[in-house]
Amino acid sequence: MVVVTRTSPPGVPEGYDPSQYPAFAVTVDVVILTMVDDELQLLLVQRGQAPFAGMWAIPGGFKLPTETLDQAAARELEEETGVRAASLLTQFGAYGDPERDPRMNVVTVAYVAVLRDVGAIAAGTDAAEARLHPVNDVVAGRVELAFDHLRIVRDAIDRVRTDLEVTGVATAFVGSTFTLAELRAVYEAVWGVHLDSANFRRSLATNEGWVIPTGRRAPSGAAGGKPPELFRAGRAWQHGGPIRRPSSTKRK
Amino acid sequence: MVVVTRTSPPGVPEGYDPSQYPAFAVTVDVVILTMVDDELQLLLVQRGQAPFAGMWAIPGGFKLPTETLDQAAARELEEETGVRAASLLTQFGAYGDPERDPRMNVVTVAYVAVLRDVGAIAAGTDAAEARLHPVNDVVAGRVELAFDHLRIVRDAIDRVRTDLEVTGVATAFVGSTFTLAELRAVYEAVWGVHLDSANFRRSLATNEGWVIPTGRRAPSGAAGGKPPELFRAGRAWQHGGPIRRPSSTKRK
DNA sequence: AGAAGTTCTTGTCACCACGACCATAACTGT
DNA sequence: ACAGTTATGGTCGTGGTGACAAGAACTTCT
Repeated sequence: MVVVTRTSPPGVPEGYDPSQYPAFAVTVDVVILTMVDDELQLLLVQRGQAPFAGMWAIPGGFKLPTETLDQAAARELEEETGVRAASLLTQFGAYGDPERDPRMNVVTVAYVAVLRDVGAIAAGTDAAEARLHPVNDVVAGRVELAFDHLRIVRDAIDRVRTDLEVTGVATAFVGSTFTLAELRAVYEAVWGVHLDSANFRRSLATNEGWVIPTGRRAPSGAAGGKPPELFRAGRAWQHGGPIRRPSSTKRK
Repeated sequence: MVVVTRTSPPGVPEGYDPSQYPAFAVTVDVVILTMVDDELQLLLVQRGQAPFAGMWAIPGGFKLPTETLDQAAARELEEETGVRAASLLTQFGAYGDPERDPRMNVVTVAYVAVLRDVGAIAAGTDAAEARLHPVNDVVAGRVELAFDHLRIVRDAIDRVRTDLEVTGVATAFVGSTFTLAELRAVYEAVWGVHLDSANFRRSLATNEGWVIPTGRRAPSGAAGGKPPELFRAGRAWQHGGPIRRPSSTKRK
């Protein structure tokens, strides 16, 4: 760690310690994804203050010196939207380009979480409104986002996409009990692909411990059909456990 | 983004803008991994100044307001160790626990890169020394690291391990031309597994574009044996291109 | 030189996961 | 009762993979 000796920009504190250092504001921003109507949705707040007043943004705010980044993310999310997701938040990137905030030097740490149910959404005091938007509208540019939040959202979706591919943790999207059709809809929504329902069932059934049948059945949907079986998540994908093992040999 | 209104900690600038905000120092830290003698090694610098003077640490330092995080990481790495790896640095985490630096509030953004050849290592002015250490010594606690750098190193290795698993980008470790045995040694070193050389060859050969035979052969090793074929990296794993596609169906 | 040892390379075989697709079961509304 | 819809189970062929055997090419030892 090297001490930077340069002429301080206006506002940098003096005599804070033996060292001079450039001062930054540190913020956290949170991307909340959820499934509504078989579509991937994104939680946004409408900014009430300049800059970018009136535009949509992902919830977030300043980190306090007394809290961790994880705590700051959970706190800001709840303050601005009323949504609680502390244990599900995953840090996935930091953004610190010099011009990303027109006011000052801001470095932000971004979090993402996928929720089966966001619960009640309540806009905070500084936000004009808070609600879900389809991610397709956002990434297609039909909803203009403040700051570099579009880039952050894109990165978040990329992260979720590959996470799903590797660990297979899709149960985070659905409820505590779910049908295979619901689970399949998650995969199809996240990376726009059609999966064969029969093969999907088989691939989960062969891998022991992914989903556990409850024995109960859900009522048929509006269009009828055989009542689907209800499952709950197995312990195979509790928290970052490796699923696919690399190919290996035994001897030598 | 919400404006935090609280009594400023000592040293927070006043009148910088309409808003008050907590001031942080932002640093970047870089984990450099390389293979030496079929062993995974880690680039460390010995701290010349308090705190943690004399202890080993991963290279890093303060971000400047005029540069991006990526630029800061590349600059600090070269300043402290003489190693250049700008295009290979990958951001993988941010650390901001309140007590992680005893002097002040510091949030650090961590980068990792895997190099086939670190080149000449030259300790910077503030570092007493800079050299490679076997990662096994570090994670086993035989080399004491400053700050929370042990945690950062552990996370970096985890990241590389899974990256290798998903994208298969192992050519970053080896030279521009390499034998399959060298490439296989990378996999075996990163996640401690024995791979069958015949199957390893086949899995690379069937996947078009991973490795390209040069037609030339390397000289035999010290123990003799048939001279191995020389390969160079294919374009399949240039920069984050997806390798494994999820299973899908065509119709409906 | 010949033998022995080492490494690289090609080949074979069995198995299993997977995509594609069909058939049947179970339920809805008309 | 009947058509429409969804869930579930089964079959078949293909391809990737682990295990292993055998040959090719080179070095070192005797």
